[in-house]
Amino acid sequence: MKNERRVCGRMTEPKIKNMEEFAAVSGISRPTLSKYFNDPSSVRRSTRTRIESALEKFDYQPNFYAMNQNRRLTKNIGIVIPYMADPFFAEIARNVENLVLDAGYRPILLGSHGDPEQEIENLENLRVIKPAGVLLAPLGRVSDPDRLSAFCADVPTVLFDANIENVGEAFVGSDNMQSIGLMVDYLCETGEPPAFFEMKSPSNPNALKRRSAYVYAMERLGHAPLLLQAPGEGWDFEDIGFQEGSRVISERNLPSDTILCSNDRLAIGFLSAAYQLGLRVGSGAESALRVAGHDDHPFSRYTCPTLTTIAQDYEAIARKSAQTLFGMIESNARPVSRIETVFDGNLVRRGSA
Amino acid sequence: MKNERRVCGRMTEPKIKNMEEFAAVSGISRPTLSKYFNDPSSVRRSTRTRIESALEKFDYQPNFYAMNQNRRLTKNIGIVIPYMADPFFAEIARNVENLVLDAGYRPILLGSHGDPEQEIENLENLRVIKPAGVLLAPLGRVSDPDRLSAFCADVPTVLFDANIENVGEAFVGSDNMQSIGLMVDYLCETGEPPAFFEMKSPSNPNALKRRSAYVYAMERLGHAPLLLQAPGEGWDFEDIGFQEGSRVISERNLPSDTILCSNDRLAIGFLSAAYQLGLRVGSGAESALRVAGHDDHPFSRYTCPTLTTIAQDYEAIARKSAQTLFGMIESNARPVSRIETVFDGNLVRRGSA
DNA sequence: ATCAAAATTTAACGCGCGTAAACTTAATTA
DNA sequence: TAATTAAGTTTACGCGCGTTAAATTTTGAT
Repeated sequence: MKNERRVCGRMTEPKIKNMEEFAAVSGISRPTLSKYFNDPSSVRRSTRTRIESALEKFDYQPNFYAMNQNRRLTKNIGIVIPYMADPFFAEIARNVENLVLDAGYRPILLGSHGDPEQEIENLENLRVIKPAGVLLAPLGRVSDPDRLSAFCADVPTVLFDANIENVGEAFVGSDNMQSIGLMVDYLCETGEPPAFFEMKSPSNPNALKRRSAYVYAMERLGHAPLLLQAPGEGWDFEDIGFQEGSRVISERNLPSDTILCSNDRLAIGFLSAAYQLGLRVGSGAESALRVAGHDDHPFSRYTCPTLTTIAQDYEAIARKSAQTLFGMIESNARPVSRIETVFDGNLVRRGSA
Repeated sequence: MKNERRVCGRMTEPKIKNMEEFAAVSGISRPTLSKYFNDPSSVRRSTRTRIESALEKFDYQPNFYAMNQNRRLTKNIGIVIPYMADPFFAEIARNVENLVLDAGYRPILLGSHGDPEQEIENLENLRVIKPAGVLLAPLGRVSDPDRLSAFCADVPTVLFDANIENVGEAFVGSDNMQSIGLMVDYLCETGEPPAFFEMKSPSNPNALKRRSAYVYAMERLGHAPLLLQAPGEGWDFEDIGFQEGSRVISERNLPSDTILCSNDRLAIGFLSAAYQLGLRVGSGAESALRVAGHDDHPFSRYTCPTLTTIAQDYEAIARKSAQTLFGMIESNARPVSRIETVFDGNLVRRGSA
């Protein structure tokens, strides 16, 4: 059976092949139609109505490829996130995607699977489709800053979530100093000062910021910082948290009865370890350990116990990143200096601390 | 500051504008180059070498839009999954994506966010870019079968994960009858026969298959099936599992001390409820309840206790779906009849049952 | 060396739309 | 109502590549 694609559409109103034909049947000239498809608001209201009613009658849509071939700038916007299988990034990507769509652009979502080469490849793939701009949540420390910079020199790019010095025209993220400070304050007010549980060599720049923020907050309150650093590389944070958690708990090597994890995924692994070793976690008197996280990961409300954490303002970050990019695109100008915007996090009190 | 994109590339070897110019500098005629870029193996080995060494010297890549404009079929393959923020789908999508890439196609990943309209919109967006084929994991019961069919009539499509009767040229998924049978056997051998915990009106067709499989397996073993059906719609499975779990546990309404959940995400919510209500879950004698899931969700190894479940063969499903689609594309033929392939699941024994 | 098959080159056309210039029509303002 | 401006039409060209047909070269087997 040959692959004869059935032509869909009624015989009475045959499918319109190209803009020329649509111009004929709609009674609008092709250049005007071209303007309309490029930006519907650029034509007079009355002609817009005429076009749109013709559109309803004749179902035609311009050829995507021919359309973009000769345009200086397409309406495509690339969205690159470090890890698609991490619900945190999936969620923030969804927010960004919707904003891009609402602004009349076409989002193209790519995940880097934790691999810096994949990240570069994603950007190179984007280059091919000549995007109007890119929203990039970089891998971080492992990213190739030179190649990232080279890309950003060619395509207007806004970084979000993780910052890399001097890469991109702007950065939007969370204020780790504020959020970690908030959490340390809370933990100190309600119990023993926390130790900080993190990866020894974290790939995410936020992790480093959170470490300093923790140290700063502890010293501000007159406590000695206690760092608990797990070995391990990569993006399998739960496993790293689990392994190191198991070790320190079974060796009775906990520097404090309160553990502040650098992120929720580490905390999820840590909590799992505590459970398996029979260590009761929670804020109550009957518990031996308190655990807190950071990010308000979608799963943090189902851990045992539920995880006290910091909720990042997904929505604000997504909105600000997108708006910054749209501004650059529409004004066809780059900011004079690199703009960094950070939003406050909110404390989410749950069972674990 | 005007948006003057810096031209990257050395002055000594100026950037090649188009295939014509590349033909000039490489000493290969344009039609041959065109053939090469369409399929590198379609030119003689010696000329291929010449082209590729020229490519290293001159960095040129054909204009994506001009390239696809006049091709009957692009090298794009759409991948549509129901929910990007579900790590299960993110993982399977990653597998599929890599296979598509390795086969020399260009994957375009779209998530439907659990919304049937978004699903249709994704397909319509794909239509615009004239994909060679589509790999579709449909939402299921809520999907619009007519519009899905209409799309599949125009574009070669392979369904995976969730089956919809007569939609697409083929289906690849898991054998729920086998996997649920396996789990029921295991649970009955090691303890009390399980009750089946599911959503009252699940949107996923696998859920219905699993229900029947459970009933069949129980009757085969001479037990009366026990269905525990949670109200609720949508994709917030953990919450649904948690709510109903909380209810039946606190009302002491458990029909059995063994609960087989229709999927891991329900189980995750259920386990969280059990923990919060102080009900000890596990296979040991000291536990009051056993819980099992299905899918081997990435988080199922960090639940408390760790979740006994069925691992679907991600990799086999991805490979078979992709190969089936590639076969159709390359032979330019559709299968005479719709092919359905299912793979066995494997029991993953962990702490919860 | 001979010759047919296979691969490449040359030349030329078309795809569907962006875009620019010159002109005409419609809407706005005085 | 005339003058002005904004919007639309006509005409025409170009983009970069797919594709075809005929002419030519290369290849590999005889």
